[in-house]
Amino acid sequence: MTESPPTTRSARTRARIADAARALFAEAGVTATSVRDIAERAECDPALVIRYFGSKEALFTAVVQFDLMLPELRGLTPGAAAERLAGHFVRIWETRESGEKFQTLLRSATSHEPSAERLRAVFAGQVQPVIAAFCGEGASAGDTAAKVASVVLGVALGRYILRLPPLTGIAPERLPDLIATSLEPILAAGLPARLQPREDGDPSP
Amino acid sequence: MTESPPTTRSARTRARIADAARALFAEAGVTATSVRDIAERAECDPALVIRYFGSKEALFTAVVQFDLMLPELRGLTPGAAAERLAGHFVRIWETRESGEKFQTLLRSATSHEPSAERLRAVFAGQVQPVIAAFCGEGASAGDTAAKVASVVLGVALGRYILRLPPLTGIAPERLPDLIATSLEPILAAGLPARLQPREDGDPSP
DNA sequence: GTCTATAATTCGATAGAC
DNA sequence: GTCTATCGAATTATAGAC
Repeated sequence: MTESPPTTRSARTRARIADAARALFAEAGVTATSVRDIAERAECDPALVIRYFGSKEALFTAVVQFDLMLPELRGLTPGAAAERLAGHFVRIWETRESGEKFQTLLRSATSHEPSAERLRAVFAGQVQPVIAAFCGEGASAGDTAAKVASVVLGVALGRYILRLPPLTGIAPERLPDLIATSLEPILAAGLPARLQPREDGDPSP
Repeated sequence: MTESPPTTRSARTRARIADAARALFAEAGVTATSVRDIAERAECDPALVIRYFGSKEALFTAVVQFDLMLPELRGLTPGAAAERLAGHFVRIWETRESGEKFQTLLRSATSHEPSAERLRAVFAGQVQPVIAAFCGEGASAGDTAAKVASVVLGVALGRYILRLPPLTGIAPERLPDLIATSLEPILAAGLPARLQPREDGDPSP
């Protein structure tokens, strides 16, 4: 999409359509965005959107493929793990392309089943395993994943989609720390009782 | 809406329309629900929906008026306050009428500005003050409200709207406790330093 | 008080000219 | 490779018969 600038004219038009779709889906959701809107923003004819991608649904699928690339948390202290998780998610949200993809899924998932399914797949395939690895044989990996997911979803929804004042009022630099303080007790409770290490490990790489 | 059974036929039809609209809005969102869908569920003619409520938007407005009736938290320990908050929200979600209203707002707010505005008003007018009263002169009432809001929003979104497995897997009886353990450290951190009481206060009324 | 019929838009998608 | 023209289905809302 925003890769090496294409040479042929059709490839450039195709890339403009994908960029326009990703931005509009993020701003207004999939169902509220029409093919005509996308074409207008991409400065092309509406028929080309269908010609290049087949359908609006196929365009959606092509535009929300992404990988969270979460860091490994196994063996970290709760404090260090919380910091890494929080910093990683904030980076995803505040980076244009990945942020738009995340917003698209979150904004559309409430009344667009493919978005909801995609979001479930991302959590099951990319978040759950990292949490389970951190918890080790702690029996409560499921509960811990549930709590982590709700914090992450809640912050993203409140700040970027609903724009709730208490959440929009936080400066971007303070955001990772604020999320980390919510996550840390959750992660600490997820560890098996025998290895609750000292408070706060080494935060540096 | 679900109040004393109306006498006149028109009043009964009107009540059926409101009930049908509330349920469908909660299941599919405002924009994805058509006036025809509502009429079909209410077993009446689509024209009556407009005749009785003026427009779909006016019907939406009439159907999502509600009061969280949050308990007073001032002076409670973080543990007790977390329990009350968690229990109260779960009760709202698991009660049919209030649950449908909350789901309607949450499901629609991502691409229906009146829903988002209504949700912002509920948090600013009903949640914020209760948290501020609990925090007292703690300078971080804003941060605490932000964290509480994200946990509450995240759980509701993940469990009732997105249906994320780790959250849907939790038995209803365990839900209040799970939320309370997420909220308690957040509330504890929101108190002014001088009065951080003993861990866990008296949970009974 | 309820329903038929329809106006006025808007949507995704297609056919075919250039 | 791009655009014009349009189809067919869906939407909210209205006018008026019964």
